[in-house]
Amino acid sequence: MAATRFEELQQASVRVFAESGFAATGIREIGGEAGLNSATLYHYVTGKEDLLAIVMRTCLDELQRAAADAIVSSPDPRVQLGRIVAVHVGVCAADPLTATVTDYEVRALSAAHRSAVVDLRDGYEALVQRVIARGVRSGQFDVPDARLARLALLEMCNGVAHWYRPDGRLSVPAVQRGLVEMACRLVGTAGLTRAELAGLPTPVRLPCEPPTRSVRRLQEVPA
Amino acid sequence: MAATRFEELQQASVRVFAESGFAATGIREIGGEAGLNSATLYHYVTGKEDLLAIVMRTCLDELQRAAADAIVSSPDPRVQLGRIVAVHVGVCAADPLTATVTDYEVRALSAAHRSAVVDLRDGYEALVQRVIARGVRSGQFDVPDARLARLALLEMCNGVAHWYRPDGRLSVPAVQRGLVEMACRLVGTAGLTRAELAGLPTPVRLPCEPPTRSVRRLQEVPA
Amino acid sequence: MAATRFEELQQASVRVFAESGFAATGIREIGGEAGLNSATLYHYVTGKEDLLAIVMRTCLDELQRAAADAIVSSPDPRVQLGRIVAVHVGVCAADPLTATVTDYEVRALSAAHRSAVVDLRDGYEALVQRVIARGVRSGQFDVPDARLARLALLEMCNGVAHWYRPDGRLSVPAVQRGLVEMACRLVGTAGLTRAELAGLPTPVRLPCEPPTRSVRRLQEVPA
Amino acid sequence: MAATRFEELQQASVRVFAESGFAATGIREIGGEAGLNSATLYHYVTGKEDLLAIVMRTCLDELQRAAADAIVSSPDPRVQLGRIVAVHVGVCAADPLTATVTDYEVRALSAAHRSAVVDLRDGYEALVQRVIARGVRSGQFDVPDARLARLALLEMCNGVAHWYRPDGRLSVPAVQRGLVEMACRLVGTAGLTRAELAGLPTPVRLPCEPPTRSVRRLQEVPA
DNA sequence: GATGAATGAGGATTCATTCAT
DNA sequence: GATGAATGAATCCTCATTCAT
Repeated sequence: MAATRFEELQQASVRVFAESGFAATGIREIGGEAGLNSATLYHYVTGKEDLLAIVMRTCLDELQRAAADAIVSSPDPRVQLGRIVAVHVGVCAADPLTATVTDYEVRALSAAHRSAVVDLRDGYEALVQRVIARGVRSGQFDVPDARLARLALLEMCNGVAHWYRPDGRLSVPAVQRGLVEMACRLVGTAGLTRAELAGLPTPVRLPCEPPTRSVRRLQEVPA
Repeated sequence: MAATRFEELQQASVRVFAESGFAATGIREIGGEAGLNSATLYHYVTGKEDLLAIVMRTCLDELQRAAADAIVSSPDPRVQLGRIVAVHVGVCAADPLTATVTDYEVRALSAAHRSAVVDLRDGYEALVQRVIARGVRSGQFDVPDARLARLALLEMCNGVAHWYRPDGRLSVPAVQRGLVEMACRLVGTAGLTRAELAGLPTPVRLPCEPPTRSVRRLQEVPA
Repeated sequence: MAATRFEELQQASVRVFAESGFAATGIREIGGEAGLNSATLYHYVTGKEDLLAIVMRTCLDELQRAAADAIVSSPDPRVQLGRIVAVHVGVCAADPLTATVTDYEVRALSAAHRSAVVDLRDGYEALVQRVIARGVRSGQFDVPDARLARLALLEMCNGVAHWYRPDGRLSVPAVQRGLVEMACRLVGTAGLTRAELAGLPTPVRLPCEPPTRSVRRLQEVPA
Repeated sequence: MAATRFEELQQASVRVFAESGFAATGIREIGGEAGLNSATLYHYVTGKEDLLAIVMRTCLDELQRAAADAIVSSPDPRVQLGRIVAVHVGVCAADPLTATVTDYEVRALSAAHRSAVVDLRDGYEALVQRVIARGVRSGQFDVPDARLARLALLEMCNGVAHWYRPDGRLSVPAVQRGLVEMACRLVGTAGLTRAELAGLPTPVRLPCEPPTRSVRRLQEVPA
């Protein structure tokens, strides 16, 4: 339950990368956030970029894995799309900082790491595209342009990571339900019933996602 | 018609900021892209951040101005929302690099510049929020959660800047129409007629938006 | 006559490399020795290794060029060997620090630079080997083992750089004459007459060789 | 017969120091070469420099001891010089890596260690100088300059360490005989007879000298 | 306007060494 | 004996910025 040193380091890096961006973040800030001397950091990781690559891989792997899992229960494109959206939003809401970093920092990766990450992301996008295409072919979906729909839909889902805060007004399930509904409207199909969404696992907090810092911390008394 | 030296500089900076991010971009790269020595650059601008601030101000001013203009012709929330989306998408599609930089690099600004930019952005978002609220009150819109709808809607619109390329498959008006339709579905209202969208000016290419580098360039014959 | 900034930098680097070795010398020490901020150094040179490569190239080029020049006047292996030794010793005595660095620091070069330098050095050694072989074939030289003779001879010549100091007991020509005589003895042939050594240019001080710092400096009064 | 752990460590350090130089070699590389964790190394030695000092002391002690032993059998300067050369070459050929490190890395030592090493080396050189001087005085030697002769002679002998490889073309005794002959020529005296060289012990491989890595290793069968 | 030269501050990373286990 | 973790100091190098020309 307690995070290992290595996980704490990942969480620290996600925190600072999400706040300031990869390029603007110094190795010393990462270390500081993790309570580690900047040199010690190199015992756990080969360099700054390694940290970023680990985080992005973790996030994209989870997204792909969870999405694949979510669509085995039904072949219906409407149900599949809704469940994919729920999963995607779940990851973005349960791991908003990780997802933000994953979304923003692809360009910071060196060629070698980048291509691996881009492949993962492209694979996921292709999956969504295929589901939409099947919905269109079956007549269940009604969209002006299938590609445009996919782009809009994914931006909407990714966007969750940019504004969702775990200690905010809405719970993760509430956001998931809201976005599933809107996604269905986007492609001109009926929203999912509670039963159709059933069985989706609660979105996991990834090991690299820093725990929400309780606001009360600020009220604690210093020495 | 030809861009001034100062505009070329802004365009160069937008190009490199969009590609590599503000923090990862050196002053020399900006200069190089603009055909200027890095020292010369300081004749036009007070520093690297100044360049960023100018770009962001230009973009947000245009967005707010154009959105305000777009809604004077009709008090109907449905029409207003559709026209705002058309304007927003227009800016993102006509100036994708500028809009991307504006969206991504707020955190790169120093406190002084940042608050000005954040105020502009918040003002715009509040405008959208009010239109949605009025549509809900009037019964024209049907949304599960008004704030959630605004967040999703704006992410969808902003997202256009991330993927739209002027030399791509879709024209700017096509993307505008597509997103207006999807936005209306999102808030559960009917799409706009051609007449209701009429009178919107063609989105301008901002002076800081670099011209699309024609692919034909590659085929031009060297000496 | 005055050394350019770039030459001063080379001289500074030769001075410190000769004293402490390439790996043990910091970029700041080089800069300090040249009266330059360590960052300024990068206006003249791409990096620390570049400085070393320039020095080594200069030295080996000069050695090869001067040796080739020295042997065109006579086809006699005895005369050729004597003149090569004179040239080699001349370079080592006129540029002792440069020659020392060139001799010691091959291993500090990266693969790319190293192979170029090794090729130059091997070419020179092959030239010497051929002259010896011709002397043996003609019966003028009498050596137990031709390769062994070359190795011993070249070590003896290179060694001059290790101990010769321009402000020492012996003049450059005196050292040249002494080593030519010993080299001839080594290969069992008669020493060269003054006429046979005539026409050799005075060894040049290479642009990278730092001028001898007058010993009197040490006696100057500090504050 | 098997080397102790401590000796293996010395050998490892000699191997890497000879290859990359003291300053360019990390403590971890030494450890790696010896199969030891870098921290474990500190159980055997007080630090990196200690390792270097031990090696140099070992080498210079052996050289001085063996040279002193070699000249007790005859007071004749010609015989003494020849036997000293044989001993010196023997050390350089039997322990080429150790001798190379000893020759190159004096400058890497801190003041305390350095003066001890320099004293040893100076003592040895003075011994050689005295023998030459006696040969000159007795009329057996004929040299243009006694100091120059010593310098050339010692460079030639030290040089053996730079090029001799135990698995090469020549045996240690062959190199010894060759260099003794050349040394005698250098000082203008007759070479030594077999009898005059008799009684010299076979040069020892010092405990710090790494064994030649058998080429056969490459042919060993993997699993 | 334009630029080559210059620099202090800071970048990521490696270093030899220590120490608790 | 042995080692993983830890660190302060130092490494080379790049940065945005200034200024004399």
